[in-house]
Amino acid sequence: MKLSDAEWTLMHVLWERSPASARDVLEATEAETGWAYSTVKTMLDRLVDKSALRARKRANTLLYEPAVTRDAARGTAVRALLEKAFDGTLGSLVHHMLSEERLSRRERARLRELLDEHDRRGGA
Amino acid sequence: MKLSDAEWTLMHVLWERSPASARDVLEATEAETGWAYSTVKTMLDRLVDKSALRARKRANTLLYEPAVTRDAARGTAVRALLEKAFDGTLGSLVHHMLSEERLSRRERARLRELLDEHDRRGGA
DNA sequence: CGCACCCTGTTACAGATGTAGTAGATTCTG
DNA sequence: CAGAATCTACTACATCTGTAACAGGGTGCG
Repeated sequence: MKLSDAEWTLMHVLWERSPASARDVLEATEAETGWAYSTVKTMLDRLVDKSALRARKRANTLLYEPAVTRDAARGTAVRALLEKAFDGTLGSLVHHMLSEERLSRRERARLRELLDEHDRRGGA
Repeated sequence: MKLSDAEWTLMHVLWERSPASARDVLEATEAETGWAYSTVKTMLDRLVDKSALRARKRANTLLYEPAVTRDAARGTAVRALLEKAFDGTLGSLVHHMLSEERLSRRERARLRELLDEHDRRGGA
């Protein structure tokens, strides 16, 4: 379930509002990408081949909708990044973010809040 | 400075010990990948084209060494992930990790330590 | 009903990636 | 020195990705 850069753009549209036709998706991405209708159509069909989307025919038009959740796709992407660029552990990514990505004090505070929340609602 | 999956494998070798010849790199990756010598050579040369590596000729052999640091490459990869799969902010990635990636209580504690440490050594 | 329009499905093509063979230059070794 | 072992440089080829044109079928408006 590896998605390419352009494919992520389309998936985000479908995660926001689905089912949607190729034209719907085109309209949602046109300003940002300038893609031709056929470009969008090709990519949508490739996503169906990959089973990232499902398509249903409604009259003569295909309506697309996600076959995977955004969180699942994100999880796959994060784990792929960990494998190729880090040592496979989330810890090393977190460490990198803290030492290299310059989280602001505000972001650190927010992170702590999230941690506290997760501690409260259990979880091993 | 976008690196492909296979390229990351080679870069990790060079970050560990450089300069190194194509054969050195082959030997370091052979067990894990089963690549042919010429495969490694091709990829190393492509990395030089991309300016991810530099090569110096020593006698009749090219010795390769990183032209970018591991942290810089990781930073590029993390930011690319944020752009394509998240909303561009580190916060949303952190949020994802906390809610989806099942950090253990132990990992959460470790993260808090890192946060405290970063608060202490300044940083906005 | 006919025409304009939209949709699908097919085909195309260049660049990146994964993977590797081969020719010719160079160097070690006996 | 001659042969073996190495190296580099070039070439090759399938697949994936980004991008799109085009042909032919369905459909709604006048």
